Amino acid sequence: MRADAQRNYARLLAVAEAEIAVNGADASLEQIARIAGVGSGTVRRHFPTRHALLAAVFRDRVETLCAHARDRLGRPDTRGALLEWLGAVTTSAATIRGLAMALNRDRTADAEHEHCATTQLTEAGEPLVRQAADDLAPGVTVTDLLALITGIALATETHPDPAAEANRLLDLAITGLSPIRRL
Amino acid sequence: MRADAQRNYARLLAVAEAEIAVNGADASLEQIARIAGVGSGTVRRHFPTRHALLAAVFRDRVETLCAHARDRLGRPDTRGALLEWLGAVTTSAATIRGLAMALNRDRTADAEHEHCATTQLTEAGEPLVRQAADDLAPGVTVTDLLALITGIALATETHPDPAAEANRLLDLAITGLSPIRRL
DNA sequence: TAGGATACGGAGACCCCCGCCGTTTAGCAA
DNA sequence: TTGCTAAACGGCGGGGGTCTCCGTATCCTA
Repeated sequence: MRADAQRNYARLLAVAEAEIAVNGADASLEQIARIAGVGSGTVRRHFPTRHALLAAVFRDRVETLCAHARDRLGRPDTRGALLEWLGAVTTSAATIRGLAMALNRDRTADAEHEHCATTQLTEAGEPLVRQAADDLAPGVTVTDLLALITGIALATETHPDPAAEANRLLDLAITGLSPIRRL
Repeated sequence: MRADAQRNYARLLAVAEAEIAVNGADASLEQIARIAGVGSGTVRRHFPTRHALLAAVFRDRVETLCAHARDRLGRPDTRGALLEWLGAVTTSAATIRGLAMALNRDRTADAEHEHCATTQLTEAGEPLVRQAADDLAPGVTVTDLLALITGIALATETHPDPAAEANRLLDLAITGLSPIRRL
């Protein structure tokens, strides 16, 4: 990769992150190019699709979440480990503007890129779920949980305190609608 | 309202419904105008904002859901009544293209129009929840449940069978993550 | 039927996405 | 250092979309 290309890539990524934080997942690519001081063609060369840009912008975040999941593998409190991770994912999805929509969209994408965020999270979370399977309702999959979280994050996007609200709803879904019963 | 205005209003509503069913909540207004054979100005006159158009298109559906809720008031099986209604709302939100997004957006709208769909549903569902309160986890509100449903519907929009998937996730959230326990 | 109120239509300004291609420039090799 | 070539750049042009505005056509009433 040529030096100037690297520079532009980095600049674009930084600008895009800022712009997406402000305007959400459908921030204007043109605008990003303008702010970064490059032509619109350059944006499209580095990131052929909007999805590619989102993936790049959120890559670190997603990586962190995946690492978070791996760290919790092998713990004695398997259910607690899973719940902690779900909480972390929820907080990120609800807090980081555009992430939820990005996750939702790559569920949409027909031609799944192997390393799209959802796939990564699914792979990272699957062992956690398997490990906690005895303490979960039968038939629950990581995919289900991620879908639920994505949905919750989308629905709370405009709430004054998205993270709190999203986690509240997640708790509701985890606990279930019924009053708590003692075993 | 002048006769021609009424005609155009009706045509636009019909075309919009079809177009939204195909292209979702951000169908092109221009396109709708074209199909309906009117100028784009006419669309904007009848429906100043996209939100207004969505509200009009989904009005009947929402009305039906509200009626559905009212019908279930006073039943002995209060919990069952609530769950049935939640299922109905979920099915509609997941099936009718654009509805979920519309619901989500008017949660967003700062200046809540009194009769936006979410408000209506909230008012209609509130008595059902109150009525079933003894069988619910404390602190659960209609607003929470509608947010959850909206989110689920958004997240399952692209699934091959949205209604089934959405209801599955709703069941998951109602049951909770834990294995079923006997009292 | 004549006139005013009402609704219509589309032009204009602005923005965005996307593909393309002539031009510049980085980096290697002589 | 100086060429040279391939890679990267920038921005133009076409196609859409949204939103505003105003001259014009249409309805309805008196």
